[in-house]
Amino acid sequence: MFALIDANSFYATCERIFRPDLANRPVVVLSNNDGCIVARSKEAKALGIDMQKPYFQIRHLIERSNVEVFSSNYTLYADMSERLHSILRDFGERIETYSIDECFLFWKSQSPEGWWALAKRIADRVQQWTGLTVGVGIGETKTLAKLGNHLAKRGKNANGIHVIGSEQAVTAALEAVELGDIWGISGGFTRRLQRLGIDKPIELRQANPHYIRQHLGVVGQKIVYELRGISCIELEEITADKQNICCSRSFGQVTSDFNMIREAAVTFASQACVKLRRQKLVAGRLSVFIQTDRHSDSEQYGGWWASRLLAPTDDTRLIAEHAAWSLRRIFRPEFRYKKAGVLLMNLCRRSVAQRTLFVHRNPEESLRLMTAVDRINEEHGRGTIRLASASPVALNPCRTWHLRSDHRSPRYTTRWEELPMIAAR
DNA sequence: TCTGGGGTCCTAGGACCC
DNA sequence: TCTGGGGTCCTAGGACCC
Repeated sequence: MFALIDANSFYATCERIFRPDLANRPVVVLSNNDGCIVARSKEAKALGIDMQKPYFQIRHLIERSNVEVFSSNYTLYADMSERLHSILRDFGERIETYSIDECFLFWKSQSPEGWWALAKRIADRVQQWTGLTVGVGIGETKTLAKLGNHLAKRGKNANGIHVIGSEQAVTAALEAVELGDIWGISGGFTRRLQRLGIDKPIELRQANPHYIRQHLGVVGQKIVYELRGISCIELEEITADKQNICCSRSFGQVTSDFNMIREAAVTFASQACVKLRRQKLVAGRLSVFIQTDRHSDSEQYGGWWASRLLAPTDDTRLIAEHAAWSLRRIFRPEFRYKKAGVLLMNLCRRSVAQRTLFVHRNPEESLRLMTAVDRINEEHGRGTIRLASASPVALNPCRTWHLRSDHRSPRYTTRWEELPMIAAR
């Protein structure tokens, strides 16, 4: 049996746990750059605030309804996520960390106390130990567990737990949802299925898997089997090494200034390298991209340059230099840019990376230097030591490209100086 | 004025190999 | 004159996920 457990309004709840004064008040969390709504408390949903809505478009509604707004605080969410996952590890025989707020658990045999009772025990413990509320869906395949979770939160009489434990329960569950509610089916697949005359989830389960494969590929075929209770999507207990690492941002305002964009590219490359080293990987290939404002009426341009690095590396200096060089290939001064990014590809473990005869740089020395830089930045804050060509964020008064983050809460659980204070009377 | 960021998997086609 | 069969690697694009 599989369970899919995820936190309700995860980011919004994380914020509220440390602000009990906001209980029962509408809370929203914004994406990077304070762009879109990415999380809403129950009360905010009830006000009709949609997911993914640009913040500026619903600002009037937010102000009128006294909604509390937060910028993303990923440091806090990552730490709360670790607490959630560590609790869940006590319950499953096998466990897969699926996303920042979701886990699959797996049991080979029946639960002695019954699935519903077990689910309740999990939800209660998470609530008591972290303050997070979770939804628990249980079923014979990952897709059915996901479906159960959907019903646990959004079904009729939803109470946070939904067990799909029998043939009849599968049928009832499928009858209660739409095609698009099924894991792996989004707009494109829904339209293709409808063209085949399949409008309802129950019809999809009954469809011929080979026929579905012809039209939706092997991905679609697996969904059919999964809905029939035949498990095709394996539990992934070991988190695989990343294949790509990307760092990209939209700018606070558009710019045509090459030096400014190069600063951004070098900074993104540096940040991507920090992620790379944290995972003990090296990159063999690098892409840089720049983009004009997609929402503007002016002429659009998107530049993209991908090339091999001379040898796989995690050295910020080499990668940043290569990024700046790549940027020069695609930069065109007549456009005003809104976004840039750096993508590291062909990643492999540092320990098994192929070396080269032709680059005369001592990798051990490079590693020592980078490790020292990373440690200093960890202790004293990001950017304490950086390349001279990277952006001196503190000295960037025009805020052309660095992140907007006007409503960020304290990093309550990871910084001594930001610990929550309780005033004594 | 303001519209996010970071991933994975699959497929098809081209270039090449023996 | 005839022109198979079995592969790999790479890239781009499309679909999906959170």
